[in-house]
Amino acid sequence: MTDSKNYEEFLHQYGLKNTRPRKRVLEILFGQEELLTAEEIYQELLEAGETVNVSTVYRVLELFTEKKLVEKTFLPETRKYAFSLRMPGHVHYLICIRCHKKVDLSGCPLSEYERKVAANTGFDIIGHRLELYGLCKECRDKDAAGGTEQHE
Amino acid sequence: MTDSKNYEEFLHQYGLKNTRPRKRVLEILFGQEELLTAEEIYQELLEAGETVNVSTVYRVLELFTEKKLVEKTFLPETRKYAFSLRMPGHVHYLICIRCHKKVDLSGCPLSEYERKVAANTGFDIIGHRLELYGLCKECRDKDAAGGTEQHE
DNA sequence: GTCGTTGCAAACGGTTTGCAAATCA
DNA sequence: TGATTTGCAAACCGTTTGCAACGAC
Repeated sequence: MTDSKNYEEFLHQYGLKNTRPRKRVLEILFGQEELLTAEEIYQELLEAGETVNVSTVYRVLELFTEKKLVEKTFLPETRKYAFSLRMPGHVHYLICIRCHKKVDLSGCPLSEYERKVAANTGFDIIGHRLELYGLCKECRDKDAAGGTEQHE
Repeated sequence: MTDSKNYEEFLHQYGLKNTRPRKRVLEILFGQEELLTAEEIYQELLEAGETVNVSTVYRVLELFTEKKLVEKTFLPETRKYAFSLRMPGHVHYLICIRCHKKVDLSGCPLSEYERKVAANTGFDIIGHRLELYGLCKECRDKDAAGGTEQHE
């Protein structure tokens, strides 16, 4: 899954031409579990020695988003968009407020709720957005270590 | 609730000085059920004959947000922030994608879900954000009228 | 060869900021 | 009067766009 050929196939499956910037952006998204902003992706490309333009990165990400290949998420704290590969079933996230790690949650408790709300309000519900915020285990442990001066 | 004196009391209760811009912004927020962007609030002020500056509107809204007097919501479609009076219990919204009307939903289906997720992931869940998107009855009716060429 | 894609640089637009003048308590 | 708040204009910054050159197929 990590060699260039597979990214080409991947792009092809989504009806997209194989270009150098697209493969590289895809490569970064595959290698990263967390949300990445356009700027971060651009920086990683530069560090990898790529000569690519910011606007190209934005255009590629926009294209990927349109084709449902990636998901675009707004991060309120920094007022930026972040991107991540869109895997089937990844609809709900748990986001650590400290390290921004994103955890996928399978299963959705809202379908029944949506039905109820639709009935009560007369709305056609066409979608929802659910984010849970919290501290992941690692960050919580660091907190505990620092706060109470436990060993290390 | 509509005369100037009450806005002054309101501001005072939140520990804020009474200034003309603040009272006027508050007045607009009280008179509007829907989400308003900073720009929209600014425009309403101009139309009402106020001589106020955009940056003042932003500063007032930021202050109100800090003091939990209003709630700041990001509208993904237009990439703008919108504001509304923060009333106790208004935690979940139903938002019409067409006219941006906001409907408050009482009751939250997520507490139990949060507990389950916390147990499964090891996160401390400290909050969530839930938005349902859809078409309100009015907009849906307009759609139907336009789309199928019904009377009118 | 043709059309889509990229690089470049400039624009865009919502929001923020520095500073001096005005205003509130 | 002394601390805050406002107006103004300019900056900011993430993102978008027009256009000419480039590259995929």
